Amino acid sequence: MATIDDVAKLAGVSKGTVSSVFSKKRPISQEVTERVLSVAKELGYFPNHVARSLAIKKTMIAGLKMPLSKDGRMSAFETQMISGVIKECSAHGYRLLLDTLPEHDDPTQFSLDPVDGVIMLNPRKDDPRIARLQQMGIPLVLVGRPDPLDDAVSFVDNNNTEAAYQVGEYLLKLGHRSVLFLNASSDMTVALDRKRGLADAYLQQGLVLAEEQILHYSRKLYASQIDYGYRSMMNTYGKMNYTAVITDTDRAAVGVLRAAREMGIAVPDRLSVIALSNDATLAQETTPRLTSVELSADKLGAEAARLLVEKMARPEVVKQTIIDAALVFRESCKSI
Amino acid sequence: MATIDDVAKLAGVSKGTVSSVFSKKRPISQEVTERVLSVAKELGYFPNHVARSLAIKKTMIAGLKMPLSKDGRMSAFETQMISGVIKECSAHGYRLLLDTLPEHDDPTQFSLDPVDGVIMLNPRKDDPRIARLQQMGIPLVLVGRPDPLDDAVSFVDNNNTEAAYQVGEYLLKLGHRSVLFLNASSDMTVALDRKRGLADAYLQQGLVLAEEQILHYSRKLYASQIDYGYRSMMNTYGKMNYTAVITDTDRAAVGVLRAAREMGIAVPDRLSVIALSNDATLAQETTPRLTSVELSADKLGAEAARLLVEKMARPEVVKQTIIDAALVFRESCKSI
DNA sequence: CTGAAAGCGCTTACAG
DNA sequence: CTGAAAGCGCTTACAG
Repeated sequence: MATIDDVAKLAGVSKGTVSSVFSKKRPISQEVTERVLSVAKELGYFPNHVARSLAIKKTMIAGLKMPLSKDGRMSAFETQMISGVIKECSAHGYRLLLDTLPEHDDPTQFSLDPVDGVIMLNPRKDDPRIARLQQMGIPLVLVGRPDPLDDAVSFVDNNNTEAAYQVGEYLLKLGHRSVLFLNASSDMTVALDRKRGLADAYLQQGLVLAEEQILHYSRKLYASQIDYGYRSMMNTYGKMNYTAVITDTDRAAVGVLRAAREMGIAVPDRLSVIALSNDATLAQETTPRLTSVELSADKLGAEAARLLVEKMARPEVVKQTIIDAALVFRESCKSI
Repeated sequence: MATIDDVAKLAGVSKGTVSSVFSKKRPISQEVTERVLSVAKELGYFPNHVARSLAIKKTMIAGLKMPLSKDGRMSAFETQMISGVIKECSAHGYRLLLDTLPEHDDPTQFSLDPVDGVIMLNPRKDDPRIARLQQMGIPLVLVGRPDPLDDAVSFVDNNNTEAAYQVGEYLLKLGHRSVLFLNASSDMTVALDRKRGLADAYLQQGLVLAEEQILHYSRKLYASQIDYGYRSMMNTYGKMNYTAVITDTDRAAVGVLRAAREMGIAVPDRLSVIALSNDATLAQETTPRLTSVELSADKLGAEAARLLVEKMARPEVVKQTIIDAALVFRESCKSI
């Protein structure tokens, strides 16, 4: 590859001049501009982004740290969150560095990445990466809240507890007392939040949530979310006692609906189904259409990116944003 | 941020030594290593990835060029392809730079990106970016074939024409003559390929495919793929004459199934439905389960990444890979 | 095992 | 409007 030196030499100018022709940071006469451009074209010269980044200490790249699960596949949540992040970054002229590489524990392997800021998905408890990024002085926004809470770090999160509370309150109002809750994987903080919210709704009515009717997703046990819903229904209906089922994703609800159809259980007449939704287009298109709480991952992603762009401009600001999710009433729930 | 110089000075060694402690490229005595590491920790030093990349001319980053549609959302295809690319890149220690920024036509804006290779989705006809990347000497793999074909460029593609041919052949064998084809958006080369394959199957039997029964997806007209399937059925059933419908995605098929249910049309007894599938988990979980051709976008992405990794090691090799998709028989088709 | 110095390809005050 | 030179933070022969 030709470098700025080659161009400067052949065009008979200094490299400062060539630099200015490309960056337009200072005016260059039309004659010289044309000469430089034509030499550049002849030589197949393109400015080297890495060299430029080193000189100006800016890459116009945002980093997204997102650990990949063991099987290497992305979940629907991750997928949609990325979609939201990209859309927003792109609108602000940033590109996105997707970093799914596992962390080493070798302190020698950390490096100051080629990014101007970082979005980090699902930080772990006492996540050491948070302190490290702050030490490096890299603007950071979390998706999901830090544990323990820390008002020096910006994040966006859903109101998971509140959303689950609303679901519980609604089902109780409809007269349901016994529910099957197909919760998220038990190692996720959202699973805890949701369980807590639901339990709170019960307590509010002086009732207590039956813990044994809460199931947890597991990648080992189920082939997919749909499978999780389908087989959980098949395995428990008739054995356990419930008049409503709450699912953690729309896809699990699709599985539940299918199982119900196959067993001849009318929804919502004999069974109510309600989803914590991450895919609004799917929830609207099942039969019957799903009553759900819409937690859109892409909104989380877009908002995180917005905060990050702001923080890259003004590193000192901290914002902690809770994205509200509210119940959307459709046709899959009924009072008993 | 502390630099390598700061560490070298405070530890009383040269920067070459500090460099070696972190890169492990030459042996450093245990004593010196410990001293350097402790000073680095004290100063909060982390090697600068950009500076390192400039020196070694390598970033360990793969680029993915993928134009974003007007509304900024990613399609299911894009989403899944990314998933495949990430999985494979990650397995080889590469990170992924997602580049959705639109192209300028200002020649001054092109730059030699901070990547070791590029995967480009859906190249346009006579795409100027291809020549430019080759000129820069950056390893390139296309997803979708170049137009015109060029045996100097590596790509992966589905056998779209063949897949559509198989669908046509199968439906004709079942006795269907008149079909509704919910094709992809008309500006995509896959839409042409698929139409051609289907038409070929008809010709093979001395029949001719009714062009007016081919519909095209449009982002303007439909809110989603499911909506596309649903409304197309609703608008045409009874008016047009067909005994089978072919959809371009699983989601469109979900919409078709829903419309059929609402209109009381039994599938597959009165209507056969077959999908060109990009989401196998969904196709298996509808009622009835969808007969489909499985074109998995994630396989395309993973294979593209595999080719790129190979090409970054040996830039001179060119591979053009067609990923076969074959019919999977489930329960949504029947002979008449 | 370690150091001094040149080099990677840009940008940017400073001077004219 | 343009040039000469120092600087961005690393790596890597070369020499010892």
